Amino acid sequence: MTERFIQSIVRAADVLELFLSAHQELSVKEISEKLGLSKSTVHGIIKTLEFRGYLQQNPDDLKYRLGMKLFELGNRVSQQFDIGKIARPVIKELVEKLKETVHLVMFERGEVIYIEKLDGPHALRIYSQVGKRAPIHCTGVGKAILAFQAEKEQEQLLAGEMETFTEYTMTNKEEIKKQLESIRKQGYAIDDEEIELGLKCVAAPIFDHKGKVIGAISCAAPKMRINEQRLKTVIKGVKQAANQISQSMGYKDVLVHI
Amino acid sequence: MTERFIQSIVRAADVLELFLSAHQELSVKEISEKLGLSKSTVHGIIKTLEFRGYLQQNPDDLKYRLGMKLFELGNRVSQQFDIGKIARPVIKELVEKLKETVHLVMFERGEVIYIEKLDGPHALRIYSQVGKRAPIHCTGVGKAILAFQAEKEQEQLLAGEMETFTEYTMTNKEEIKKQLESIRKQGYAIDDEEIELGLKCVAAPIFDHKGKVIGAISCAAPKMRINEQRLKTVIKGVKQAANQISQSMGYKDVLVHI
DNA sequence: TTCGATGTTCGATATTATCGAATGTTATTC
DNA sequence: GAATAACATTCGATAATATCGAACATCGAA
Repeated sequence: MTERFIQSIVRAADVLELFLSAHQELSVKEISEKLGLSKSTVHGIIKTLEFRGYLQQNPDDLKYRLGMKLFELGNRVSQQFDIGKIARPVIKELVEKLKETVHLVMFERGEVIYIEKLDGPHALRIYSQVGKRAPIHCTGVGKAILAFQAEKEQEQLLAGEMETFTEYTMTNKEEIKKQLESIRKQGYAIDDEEIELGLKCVAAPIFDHKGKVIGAISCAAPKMRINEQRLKTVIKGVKQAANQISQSMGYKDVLVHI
Repeated sequence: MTERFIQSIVRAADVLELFLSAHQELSVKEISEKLGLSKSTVHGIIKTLEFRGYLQQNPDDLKYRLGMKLFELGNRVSQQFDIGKIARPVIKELVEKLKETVHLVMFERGEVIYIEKLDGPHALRIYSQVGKRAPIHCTGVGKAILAFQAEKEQEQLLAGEMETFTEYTMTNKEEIKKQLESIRKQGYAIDDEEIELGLKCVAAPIFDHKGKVIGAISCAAPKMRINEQRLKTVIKGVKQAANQISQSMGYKDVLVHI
């Protein structure tokens, strides 16, 4: 037998995570349908989660939504990565310099997750949300991270099906691996409309004290605002900022990555 | 039989919440001792939680810490209360006016929970943390909220044992209820060293569109900085800001509260 | 190398989560 | 305002499953 996970905990997680996609409020019926479980089973799970503050019921329509306990726990997690604290001032400076939105992401379970963001002054902005995830094969930050993973992990991460978002999304494994090589040489990655038309990003990796890639920062802007001329400035700024963060994290060598 | 909660979910919650108090990393053994469960039981729970991203194991010492999924869910919860969004600019203005730290809290399960805070410019600051909880009987925000609860809820909330923090902490139910009455009349609450010596707070309640108290804001400062003279300014500022937030939440009547 | 301490797996067992049916509850329709 | 409908919630029997203790694995320290 493989691993023996505890069914009801897995199901409780299923319930909670339903709320991550789209709907803010869900009824017992909706949940039981989506999960293919009986109403009474779902009811038991929900009432337990509510009892502990992981869900809360809206007394008006009897529907449920995520509870405060998750907010509490989530904040505790934030405290765990000092990377946020370290990066914040650097990001702020970079935004002021480039006048564009800057993101900080961490690598987690084959995806990137947005930890911090600071919008630039332009009205035309990238929509993004702290706490959200994004794929690794078609984002600047994802590729910046991927490029500095060990060969074995790279293989693994590129093994599954890759989703296509735009006509520019690369899904060919070999093609991507080739690009990763130049990213590794140059120290930055570019996403040119690979996840969303009109969106261009410049990203650079962040290393921890052991020299492991743990995240990345990126400057994201409408393609038209990152022209030939500005590109150099942006690349330089992003790389410098990323290096500064790595250094603060205790990273010693700026050259040897793997 | 009372309610039939699902044991393993309750236990999973127990595990997660151990991480809220003090320790960032816990071993299987520590958890099993703290919860009085067998190592193997705890192991099963932990592995399930890890599988789903609610815990993650440190490969160096095999200990566990809270996982990214909680960060994700926590952020989703943040999006749920627009009160944060609405209150932020009002709070910012108030901090600039009073030059003191301002907190926004919500009422949740018999306690207040810090949703938002903005520090004033002084070096001598109140230590506080978004996501933390505080008791209701000895904080400005707590009393401001309590005062506008229905009689029945008040009774319930004051029923249990009340913890003593300083020599000024009130734990006598009748005494507190008397104070609540004047808070209700005046529209603001004061905490004068009731939870921590040297700390003084002025708080005012926030109501939702139905006229229900849902939270409060407070100005917190070292007692010496809120003297007789400044007190009036602070009270006025806090009340105004709270009213403004309530109004934005759709609250109509500034007079009738219950 | 041995020992000790802790993490992990395994199998038998009794506990417990599960389902379907029955019962409440609330809103809606005529 | 009764009747219906659409849920949420409770209940009880049953089979599934979480639990525990013991055995095993792994890692560091002596």
